[in-house]
Amino acid sequence: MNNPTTLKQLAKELNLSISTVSKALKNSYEINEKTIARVKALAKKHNYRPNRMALSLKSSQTKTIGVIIPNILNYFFSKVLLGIEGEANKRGYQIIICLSNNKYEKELQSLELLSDGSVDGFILSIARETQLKQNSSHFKNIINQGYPIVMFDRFTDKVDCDKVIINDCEAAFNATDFLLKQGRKKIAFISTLKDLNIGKQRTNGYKKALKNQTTYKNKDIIITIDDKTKYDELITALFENHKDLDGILTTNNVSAATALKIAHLKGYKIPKDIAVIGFSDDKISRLTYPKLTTIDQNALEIGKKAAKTLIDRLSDTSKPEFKTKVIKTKLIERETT
Amino acid sequence: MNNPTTLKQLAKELNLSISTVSKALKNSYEINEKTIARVKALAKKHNYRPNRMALSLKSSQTKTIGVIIPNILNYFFSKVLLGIEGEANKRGYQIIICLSNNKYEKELQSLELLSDGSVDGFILSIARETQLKQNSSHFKNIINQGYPIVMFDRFTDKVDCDKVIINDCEAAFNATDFLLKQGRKKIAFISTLKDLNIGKQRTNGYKKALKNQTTYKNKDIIITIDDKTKYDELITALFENHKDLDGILTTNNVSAATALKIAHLKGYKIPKDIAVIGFSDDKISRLTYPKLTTIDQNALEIGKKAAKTLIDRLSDTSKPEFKTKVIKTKLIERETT
DNA sequence: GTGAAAGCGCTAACAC
DNA sequence: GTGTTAGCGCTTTCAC
Repeated sequence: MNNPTTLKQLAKELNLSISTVSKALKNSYEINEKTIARVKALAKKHNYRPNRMALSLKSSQTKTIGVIIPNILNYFFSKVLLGIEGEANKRGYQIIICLSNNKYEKELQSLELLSDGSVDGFILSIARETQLKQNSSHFKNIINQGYPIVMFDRFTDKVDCDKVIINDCEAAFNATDFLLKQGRKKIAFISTLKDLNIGKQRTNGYKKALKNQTTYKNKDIIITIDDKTKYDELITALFENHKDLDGILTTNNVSAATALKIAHLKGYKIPKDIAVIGFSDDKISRLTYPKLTTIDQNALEIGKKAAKTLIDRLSDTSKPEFKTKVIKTKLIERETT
Repeated sequence: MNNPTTLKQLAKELNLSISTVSKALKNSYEINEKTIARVKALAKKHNYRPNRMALSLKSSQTKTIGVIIPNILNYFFSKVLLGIEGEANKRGYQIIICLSNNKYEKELQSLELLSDGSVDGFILSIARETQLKQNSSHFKNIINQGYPIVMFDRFTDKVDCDKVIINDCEAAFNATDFLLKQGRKKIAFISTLKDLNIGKQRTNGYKKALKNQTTYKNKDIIITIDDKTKYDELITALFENHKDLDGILTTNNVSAATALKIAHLKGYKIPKDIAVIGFSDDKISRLTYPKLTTIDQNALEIGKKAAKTLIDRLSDTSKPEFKTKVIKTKLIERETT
């Protein structure tokens, strides 16, 4: 149970001054080759590592990114995290995670917790509750304190910062359009993200695609699900109310899989009688029968880009303009279309 | 873009010394009430927060836990993380995440990265590759450097540290026994964790339950799957080779769901003709048709307990004996049994 | 070629 | 009741 080795200890053991040891470890031209060798040998022997806190204090940069995500049990966010972690590590940054659990209070706390010099900046996706309440002053405060923020996926226009998003409207438009081009005549939209901007965008995309197709006869059919325990019930009702449904687009794969299940129960052939498209390229899409066609948000890329954007901003003192980067989505055709 | 306020600035503005300000903020009895009030007012106005790095340097504790997990896209690990985060936050700790991605190299790097004074201790689950290679010296090194480790789920007996685990053998035993008590006559075991200790334990549990039931006629039927792309193929083969299969226990829900799918295709009625039990209480179990019976590892509890154990150890200077805490698992009966 | 000293922001023992 | 000082571990300027 050793305490970590310090420069002081090395210096003492070598009969050198602390500063000489410090310089030697950095191959300073000022220091004698032999001394450098001696110092390095001992440092290695003692497994010397410069103390991160001392370094941070001195340099006033922590090389750490605060990441605040709404829900760690969501595959999309986990995958973004994977992207962030990879890119951050590559560039010498660590990540501290806080979970807002979709609560405003927790988001605020996390922000405050980490803005005590723990991190150099933030990557975050806004909590559901925060979006509902339309709060954004806590983000502005943090930015004013000198912490840059990069928002991904769930963002707000009220805050001036870098953003990494997908074009949710376009993604939903394209998916709907895909169904229309297949000749589907009655397409429903299942929304589980009513409160969120991205939910609204996706709804818009769906509507736009229907309007855009002049030969499409039916009206919008949109159901929204808030309560996780009601998937079966509400989707069953959808099928009962619209016997001639032949296409469904959803905002997540749980509802898509549920729709699939209910379609089976009701004897539909898939994709002949009805087509289903989910959202997010997660494990579920490969498990359903038939395998679910989904919109891939490219979560990994979102994560990487977010990390890259933040680190670039932290490194670039010239403070460039804030940018919004739109990551390309992709319709992955499997077997339900 | 303000730099964060420091004691120095407050002191200057108030015409007081730094230490007076510091004491005032701590309600020191030494300091005049009025001074305290003045100091606090200004601190509040400037949104003063003590710098975390300075505090850490001074106190040589970071109030931060390093968490290293093998795979963030795995629901079980995400849920453990949720448990850790909750408990850690409650006790005033932050968590830094590193992902080993099941690689030894990355695990080693993460450990080294964080053992520079970034964290006070570690919570981790061993990477698959590390378990294969049976490496453990890197863990011992870290512990020798004074960083306590709490291992969860995938642990090794070679390292003396606190552990939070489930009884994988017992869990598999109970699940198999449950199938036997239902009168199932030919039960297969699908293992996706061959390399891991926990995989072996579960296999043992399955075998033990069969042996234990003296009336059981058939031999073990165990298939192992390493390659994610081969689920369909290998499980189909299982069904072909054993037409009279009437029970399946798996080590994850992807294979259970796949088994379900194939059973359907082959015209089995579930659970009448065949019963299936998965492992892990994730989203998949609720999505299959019929809903999948699974073993719940109680991931949240594992996470909480791991955090609690580590923080207790960090707080308790008397260095109590290392403990292994076994978290109870639970068979969640849904519709496939 | 090496070392002393200041300072990053903070705390706490010790003056006054 | 307030201030001075030393020190946490490190870097860096400046002196020798």
